[in-house]
Amino acid sequence: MTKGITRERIVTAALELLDDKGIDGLTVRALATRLDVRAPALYWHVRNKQELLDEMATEVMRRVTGALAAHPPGAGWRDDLAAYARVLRSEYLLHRDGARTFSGTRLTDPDVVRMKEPWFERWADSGWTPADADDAVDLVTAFVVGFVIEEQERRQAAETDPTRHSVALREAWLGEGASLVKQAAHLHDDGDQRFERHLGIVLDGLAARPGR
Amino acid sequence: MTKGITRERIVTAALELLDDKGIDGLTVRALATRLDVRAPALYWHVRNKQELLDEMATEVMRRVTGALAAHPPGAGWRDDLAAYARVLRSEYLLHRDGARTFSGTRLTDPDVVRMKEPWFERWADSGWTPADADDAVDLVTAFVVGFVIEEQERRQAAETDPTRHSVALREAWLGEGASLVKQAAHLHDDGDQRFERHLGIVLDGLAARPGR
DNA sequence: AGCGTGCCTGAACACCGTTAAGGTGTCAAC
DNA sequence: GTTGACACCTTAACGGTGTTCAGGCACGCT
Repeated sequence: MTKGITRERIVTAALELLDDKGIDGLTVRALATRLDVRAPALYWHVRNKQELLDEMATEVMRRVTGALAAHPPGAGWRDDLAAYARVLRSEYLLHRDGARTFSGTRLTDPDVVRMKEPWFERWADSGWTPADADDAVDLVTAFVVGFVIEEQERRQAAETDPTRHSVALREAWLGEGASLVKQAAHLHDDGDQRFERHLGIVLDGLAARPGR
Repeated sequence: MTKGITRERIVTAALELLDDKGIDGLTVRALATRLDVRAPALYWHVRNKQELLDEMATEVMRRVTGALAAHPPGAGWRDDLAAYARVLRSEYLLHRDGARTFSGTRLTDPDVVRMKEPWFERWADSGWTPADADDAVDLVTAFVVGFVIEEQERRQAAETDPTRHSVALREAWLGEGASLVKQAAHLHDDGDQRFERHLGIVLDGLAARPGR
């Protein structure tokens, strides 16, 4: 058995563990067990758990940029940003509690940040300043993070307590009145369709900026 | 001294404690101490810590809807949604780690959900279906959550490690090239200004929907 | 007077992240 | 060929966490 522990093996094992057990199951001891090692051994390779989380988030972002680099560039900023949003969401969805776990962490690898450069260059051709590009990426990121946090919370709530998202029970819980809110609940859709619709709205907003 | 513990007193004390010590300091024992009681006493009133967090998030949303109800209705959906977004952000910012702590929790009080009804009614006048309204609220919410998570992470990173957000150091960290990314970092602004700009984009996107 | 019941305490459990000290193995230098 | 340094891991332990459980005190009702 490969007994040597490296930073990379720790990170990939941590991501697997997160998938299996969720964020509460992602403990230093459990991770060490999975690597056939005792807990303090990890502290030789990683300063603390926060740094491990940062490293995990960085790895996820590496995969995002990797997936984007593999695909050929789209027909313009709108295609590019849409592709980014979709890949980011799907990479978050791949890991249980992904959005909550990875959002608000700090990238440890400058290379991942520098992957934005070619995008910025291409968008400059269509008249975008670096400030515009930065705004656009951050806005799309914020939207995806917020969307997927809500999405994953719903998903996991449905697992643990299927009654909670039953439309009928929710209606009873709401009580009298609020008919429009209830109608909305009936019409409420989930998943890809909803994501695409919301993403479209955000991109429309970016398209509406003056000068474009 | 008022010795009686109620669910409400627990929740307000928990919010104060969160402000003082942050999410890591929000422990059951510390909360009990603040209420002049031993830790297990809380479990008579609250099933577990997750339920306490849900209750805290619900209280925050109650304050949001309260603040919105106090202000007179704006000149249309755009004003309404902008007011909602601003109040939600400021209420999150009021509490340390607010966005991370409160996002993805479950509302425990149907009254808070029903506060949407008057909004939906008014927007119906301008031709919005309940599905439109629901989309709009959820989209704005997702944006605010994502934005404030990032905002609070930056703020707290600046406290603990002021060097990290120094433009010069970040530039060195980025290494050679990536000039557009670096330019963007120079131009990057924070706070209200940035929020208003991004919010405007989202609302523009909503305005661009067909039928409006 | 006695009893039930609402609310709280003390003690404990299992687990957490993290640190300190000590051991093993490998490899270079003398 | 011994010595020493160093990378890497282990054992033991610390202080803290959320949570459970049995008991106890004070009150209102019969």
